[in-house]
Amino acid sequence: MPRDVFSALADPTRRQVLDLLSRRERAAGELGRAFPHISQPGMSRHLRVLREAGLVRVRQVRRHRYYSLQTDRLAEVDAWIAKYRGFWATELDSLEAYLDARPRPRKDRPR
Amino acid sequence: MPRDVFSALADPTRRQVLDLLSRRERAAGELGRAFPHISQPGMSRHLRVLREAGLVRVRQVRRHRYYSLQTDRLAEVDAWIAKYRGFWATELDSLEAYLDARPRPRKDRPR
DNA sequence: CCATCGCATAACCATATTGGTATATATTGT
DNA sequence: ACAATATATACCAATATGGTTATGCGATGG
Repeated sequence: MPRDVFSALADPTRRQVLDLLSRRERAAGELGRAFPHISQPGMSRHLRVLREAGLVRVRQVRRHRYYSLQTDRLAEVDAWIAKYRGFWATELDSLEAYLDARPRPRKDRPR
Repeated sequence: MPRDVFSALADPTRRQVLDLLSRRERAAGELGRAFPHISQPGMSRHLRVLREAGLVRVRQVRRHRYYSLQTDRLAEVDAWIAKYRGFWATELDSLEAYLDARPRPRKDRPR
């Protein structure tokens, strides 16, 4: 079933897995060995979450399952963040000037 | 205590709150009324998570607590995603060509 | 002062998530 | 056919999360 991409990224281990995959594809066991404090089934389930979120693909070759990055969904996250990029790009960290420059939408009445 | 920014972003309601704040600062109650299906304490706790993640600031004016965006941490998330931006930017969605151009990691022997 | 507003916290509950051990399944080597 | 390899699933305990109601508390208005 489809998973929320943001939730999938909420786990630091899963983000690190994606970091590894960003360099090259890797077999499940190879990924598991990169995180010695996590058991094999533990890693397998992290990979499942990433699969269900559409963040990775699997390709079976002989006995191995090679995971690789699927970037479409990451692009969605990037699109979400893009809305905010202007804030720090323009050094407008205090926000105040930006807000004051707007036409004051008048948000007093609830609906 | 410090919160993980990615976990804070994992909740859709909290992302919508940030979307609202990206336009202008808002009082807590104003934010609450924007989500009629969530109780006042519910929203208050979402705001706490956002505070602890450093994603918002609060400014108290008379009886109201005005929340506004704090973009530093979002910039961190953006920096993380930036590493992947090249993937979809270069139309290399299938990844295969990219991987095949590499020297075959030969991952048969465990260690 | 006292009531009320605006919001946070506390206490509680249901569900989700994460991690572990044990086990299943599929593929390959002998 | 059998053992070994590679990975996934089942099951369970511990904790985290998100929501609700009840309550606390500072600030304000009468």
